[in-house]
Amino acid sequence: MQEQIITKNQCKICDEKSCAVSALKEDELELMSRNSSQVHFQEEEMIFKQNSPASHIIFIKQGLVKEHMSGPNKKDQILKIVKGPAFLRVASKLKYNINSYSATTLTESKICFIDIGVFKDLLFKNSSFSYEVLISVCEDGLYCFDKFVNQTQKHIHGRLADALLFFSSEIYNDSHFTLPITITELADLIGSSRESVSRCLQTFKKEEIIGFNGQKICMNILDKTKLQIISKAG
DNA sequence: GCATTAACCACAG
DNA sequence: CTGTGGTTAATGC
Repeated sequence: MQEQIITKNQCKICDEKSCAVSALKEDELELMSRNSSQVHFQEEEMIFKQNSPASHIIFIKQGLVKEHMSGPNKKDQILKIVKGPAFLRVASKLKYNINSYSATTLTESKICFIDIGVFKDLLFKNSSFSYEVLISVCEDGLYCFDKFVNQTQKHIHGRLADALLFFSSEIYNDSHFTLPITITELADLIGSSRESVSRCLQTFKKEEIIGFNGQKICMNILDKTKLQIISKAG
């Protein structure tokens, strides 16, 4: 039984502010502080669950989170891996009151729960804030389009290369990193089967494009250029 | 037709 | 959970 520590928020002095929150004025920050709270999550804890009522806007202060959804055949699909600082569920929450997907932490994380009423108030009151939120929602949308097209048109090699490059450049900024997910999850992320991913990783290894070992896979991208070529070629 | 790609299954570690 | 081998269905040349 692990205890979650809820801390009263001090948005004003928070150093993990999103661009949007930076646009808030002093009194608005104060308002957000009073109506949000920060929760410490361990790794592999669910933040919210698909089909359950959504209560708050989520802000990932720090940590890695996967957004995932199970389809009609009950297979889990990873929609996106998000690194804090980032807002979650804005699109879903403003429109519906039910979570259309789930979110689970991949690492220990600091998560803020922001009251939806207050969030909406701020959207109306402060246009710079709204604009920044809009930007992040747009980016999200574009990312989806991008992923949709890549997913549809590329072969496994390309999709896997995409994912590896994503972790390397978007998440870790390093060619050497430990994969935060299992092979099975990696398959769920790129819309493939674990067997295919496993085989494909072996191929990359044989061609000395990547190196890896261990249960929690330590990845080392040896030939980034080649990986980019594979990614492009699909 | 034949080759390739990749999913599904089964089984082992 | 992961790796492997066999099977199979779809698609391409």
